[in-house]
Order: sequence, then structure tokens, then C-alpha cells
Amino acid sequence: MPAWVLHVDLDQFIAAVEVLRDPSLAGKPVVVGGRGDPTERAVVATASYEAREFGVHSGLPLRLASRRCPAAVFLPADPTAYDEASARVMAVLRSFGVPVEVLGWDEAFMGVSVDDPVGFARSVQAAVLDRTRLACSVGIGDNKLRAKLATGFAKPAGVFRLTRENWVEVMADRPTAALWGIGRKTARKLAALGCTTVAELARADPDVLAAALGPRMGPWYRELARGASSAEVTGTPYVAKSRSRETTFQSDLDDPAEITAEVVALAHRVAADVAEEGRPAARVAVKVRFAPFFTHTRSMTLPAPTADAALLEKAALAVLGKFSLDRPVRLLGVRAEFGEDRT
DNA sequence: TCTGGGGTCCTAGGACCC
DNA sequence: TCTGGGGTCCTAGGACCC
Repeated sequence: MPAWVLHVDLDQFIAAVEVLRDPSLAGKPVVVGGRGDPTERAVVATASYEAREFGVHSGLPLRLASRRCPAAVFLPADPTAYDEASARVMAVLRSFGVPVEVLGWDEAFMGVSVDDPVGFARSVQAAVLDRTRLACSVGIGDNKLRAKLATGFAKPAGVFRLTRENWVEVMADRPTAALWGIGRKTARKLAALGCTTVAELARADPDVLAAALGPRMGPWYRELARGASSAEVTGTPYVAKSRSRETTFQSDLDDPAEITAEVVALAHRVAADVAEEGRPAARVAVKVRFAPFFTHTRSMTLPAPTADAALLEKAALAVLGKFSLDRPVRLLGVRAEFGEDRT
């Protein structure tokens, strides 16, 4: 039986979870993000399809969202609720007895060997809808990249198959940024090299790409344009490589004492996350975003890996000391990185 | 931009060592 | 000093993704 990669993606996941909790929201423009206050510094986490009609999308500042869609219902993000809903969905996927690789709250790959992948996809959709009341779309591919991109054509609540056979027909004339792994910046650099479409990138000289975009990334982009990627879906549990906490302040901080206090608080939240992981941190990094929007990071390798909150706090403050805090601070962050796992 | 929060991977330069 | 060639680690930044 042929091997397939399925990419399962919940439709407007966060908004859908909110509608489940409050059915009166159904059919309305719903915007979830920040603390639900559109006058605050925050961005949209998810907009319902009704809100998207007004040009509201993920990443848009809430202020702009409320200007584009004043009638929208603004809700605070509730990560605990989304964690729980996500866990229920992933449990349904795992109940099919195939490898499930989770990509985030609302996405997962499934590795299946079946003769009828569309039929399998429909049964996954039916099971998810039946047991969670959430709708999903399913992309079917002969590798992860094609499965992932197929989902975009399957939405909402549909199934789409993208394989070696129809890759050129479906993708050739699309912009390079349609590929998973090419964003705005890279698309601009590629355009400067004469590659605007997927087909043009597929034909590009790998040495030219390597020189302009890096020895690994350059040739890899060309492979993406050809639809190449891994087909291996791993069911092994996710192991975090780092844990971080960051805060954007509603008004910028000037007072060094206040900045220090915030870093201490962040370090303790990170220390709690590290303790939960049950592995010591090997590095500590501090992120400072100065007004209006300059971001800098400083870091240090710890003398010895540790999960001790007092030592992580001390390290975070030492790293903070590497900055010259001569401008207002918009954001502070603390990150702990785990070392190589030798277990 | 009025631009969140939590992650991953790659790149490049310098330090350091043999 | 007219300053090799490599491997590896550390650090900072960039880009991307959800």
C-alpha cells in the first residue's frame, strides 16, 4: 500500500474554541488576541472567517483590527482552553493508530499507508468533528511539504491532494512565498535574483542561490520549489530545546530598577518552566526591545547546567548587565536553553 | 506599523586549540 | 611577523513558523 502524509489543520481553531464556549458568537466576526482590549499593545492571534472579510488577520495590531472591523467581538486569548482543546484533537488523531507529529495547537502530520487516502482523510475529519465539535481541513501529500501546502487548498473543511503528479500544475505560477519556509524577506531576495515564481526558483542555479542566501538555505529553497521534502512522520514526543518568557509593556520602561525587577520576574517564570521540564538549562539569554522597535539579544553559557531559580536569576541579571539601557524599553524577555541531551 | 508570545534553525565572526 | 589550516565553541542576529 502506498505511503501518504496527511496534514490536519483545524479551521480558525482559536475562534472555533471560543464559539464552542459561547455559541452566540457563531457567525459573528470574532477577534482573539492579547487581553481582548483593542486599545492595548497586542496583535490578533486568530480572526474568524467573518472578521477576515474585513481584512483582519493574525499578527495585525488589535488597534488596526478594531478600525477595520469595529463590529467585531474582541476576546482575550485563553491559552489553557486552547491547550485542552488541542489535546482532545490530538487524542482523536492518535486513536487511528498511526504516527502523529504535532506542529502546534492546531496542526499535525499523520503518516498512513492506505489505498484510499481521501477516504481516510474524510474519516479523520468526521471523527474530529464528532468527538470535539471542531472542523478541520486535511492536506494529502507524498511528503510533508506537499501535504502542508495542500491543506491551504482544502480550507475550509475540505480535502486536497498535492503530489508529484500535480505539483507543477498547482504550484508553478505561484509566488515563491507560497512555499512553506519562504517568507517576505527571502521572497524579496529571490526576486532580486530573478525568481518570482515557484517555477523560476525550481530552475535557478544552486550556486547562485548559495552565494546569495547561504550554503544550506540557498540550495534548500530550490528543493522546496521542486516540492522536495521529508516524508517521515515521527510519533516521538516533542522535546523542547528552549523555554522563554517575554513581555511587551503597555508603556515603555525607563527606570533601571523597574527593568531589573521585570527581568527577575521573567527569570523566575522561566525557572519554573525549566523545573517542569526536569532538565537543567545550559544557557541564558535576555532580549531587550528598545523603542521604537530595535531588538537586541545577549546571552551566556552557564558555568554549569542548572535548574536552580536563584542561579538562573543571577545569570539573567548578569546578561542584562551587558546592555547599555540608554533608551526606553518596550519589551523584555528571558530564555533558557537546554544543552545536548545525553540520556 | 499603531508591529504579541513562544518556538526553531541557519549564518557568520571571533576565540581558542592543536 | 611578512601571521597556516582545521575544528569546535561562543555569541549575536536574522528569518521563519504557529
